[in-house]
Parts: sequence; structure tokens; C-alpha cells
Amino acid sequence: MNDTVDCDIRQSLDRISSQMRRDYSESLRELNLYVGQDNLLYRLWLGDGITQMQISEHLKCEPPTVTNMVKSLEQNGFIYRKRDEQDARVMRIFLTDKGKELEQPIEVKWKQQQEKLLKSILPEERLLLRRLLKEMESNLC
Amino acid sequence: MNDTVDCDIRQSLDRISSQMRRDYSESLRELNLYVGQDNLLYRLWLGDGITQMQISEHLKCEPPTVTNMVKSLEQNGFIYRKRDEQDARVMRIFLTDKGKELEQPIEVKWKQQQEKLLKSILPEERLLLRRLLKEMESNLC
DNA sequence: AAAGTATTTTTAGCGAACTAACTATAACAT
DNA sequence: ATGTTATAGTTAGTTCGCTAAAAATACTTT
Repeated sequence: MNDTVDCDIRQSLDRISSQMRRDYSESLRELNLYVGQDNLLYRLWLGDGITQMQISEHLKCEPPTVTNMVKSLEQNGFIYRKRDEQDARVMRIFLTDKGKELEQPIEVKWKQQQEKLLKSILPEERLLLRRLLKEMESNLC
Repeated sequence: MNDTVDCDIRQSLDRISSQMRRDYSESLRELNLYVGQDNLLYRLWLGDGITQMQISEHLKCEPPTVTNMVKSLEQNGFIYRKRDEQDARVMRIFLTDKGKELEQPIEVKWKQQQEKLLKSILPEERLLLRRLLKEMESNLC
């Protein structure tokens, strides 16, 4: 009985996240970006020159994933890599001008996606929803 | 102001879905399955002998994705493919015994994942949450 | 100083999901 | 009957994300 409700929640979350990913992926193609790369850039807008290890921790993904994302972003001219002078193992990642210019357009896309997702949901409900999502987040840790 | 709340919701959903995927992926490895394959099998438990096109529509993914998933599931002996007798373009997909046997173990995994995700959330809240998620789902269509 | 250990990144190889382009078959139209 | 169009599926090539294993550098310990 309650299992059905809970299972709907799991499946629903699954459908929402895949649909969001699909939608958003398409939308990002207009900026010549792939899904996930916007999150990496977002971290750099907060402050660049950080290491791949730090990016990996922030994005909660494994180091090889960062290597590949960084390679793709570098090839497309959004970032550049510089070896650390103190520690030759470390690569520090910086934004190019082209990478800096994406900040505004991506924020616009984020707001569009938010509004599409939440359009029928009232402000009080949004607050409640956020609380429940945060709880689920910590349940997963 | 409200943008911050909404943005948290988008990001929160994003973090939950990646964490769920990561967790779940690991858990499915015990059954020798990859993430997403359980949804394909679930559709077959409802009734097999359907075409790849129907699977593609049900899973809301593109035909090449189905080709690859089906190939992998066939190689691991969970399903088999049979060309349609009326229409030689069509492939019909059937469960093997090994595939049928996964139904119970996967339901167990689903319930485990649900419970992990929702453990701190009360029944009334779950009902509300489900309603809000369903709304978001239709907002995305 | 040399050997062993730890850290950061890369390489290789897997599946998911995508698009674009292709093959094979079927259906329709002239 | 032949040519065009539509449908089903596959192939090739991309990125994301993973694990396992390797390479390069730094640190520690003897």
C-alpha cells in the first residue's frame, strides 16, 4: 500500500531527472556545451585556478571524469590548464575569456529550466519541497 | 530571493539523482546488471515479446540506446531477440528464465533504495511529495 | 642517499545516452 | 512493375560517469 506511494516517488524522481537531463542537454548545445560542464564552469566562476582534485571533490565525481571534462572544455577553448609551480603533479584550471562569457547565458538557462520545472508550484509549496529534497539529500549520505 | 530557493531545488534534484544513480549502480552490480537495465526488464515483466521501438517509447530513450542495452542484456543471458514473422524489420524481445528470476531481487533493491531515500520523511509528507513530483513531471512534458 | 609510501593525474576500457548517417524491409503511388 | 517514402534497427562517433591500473611527482622513513 505505502510501498506503492514510495515506489512512485522513486520512479518519479528517476523520470524527472532523465527528462531534465535530456531537456537541459539540448538547451546547452546552443552554447556548445555538454551536460555537467556547466557545473564545472560554475565552480570556476566562484574562483578559478583550482586543481582537478578540488573540482572532483566539488562535483562529487571521480578524477578520471574530471580529466575528460577538462580535456573537452579545453579543446573548445573555455578553459586552460597550467601546471602548479610548487607541485608538478598538480594541474590548475583557469577560465578563458570565452569561458567567462558563458556565466550570464548559463544563468539564463538555469532560470528557464527552473521555471519550466516549477511553473505550477506555489511559493509555499516550493519551500516545503526544498526542505523535503534537502532531507532526501542527507538520507543518501 | 525566490530565485535562490528555486535554484536550490534544481541543484538539489540534480544532486539527489546523481547520488541515487551512483548508489543504485553499485547495488545492481551484485545482480550483474547496469543502471537502466532494470527498467527495461521491468517493462518486460509486464509482458514480453514487444518490439525495440515499443521499449524505446516506454523508456523514453532513443533507438540506438535500446540496441545497445538489448545487446548487453542478451549477451548476459537475461533476454533473447526474435525476428517478427510478419515484418522482417522488427525485433521482438523476450525474457529468458534467468531474466524472469530477477524480478524479485530487483524489487527488493527498489524497496531498499526507497527506504534509504525516504527514511526521515513521514507518510503524510510522502503523499505531498509525490503530488509535487507528479506536477513537476507534467511540467516537463 | 635509497627505498617505500602517498598523492595527483592520466590511460584504457566499460555502459548509458545522445545525434547523424546508414541498411533493410515494408507500404504506397505512379 | 518500378520508384518513392516511411519505418525499424544498426553503426559510428561524441560526452558523462565509473573502475582498475599506470605514471609522475612528492613525502617519509630507514
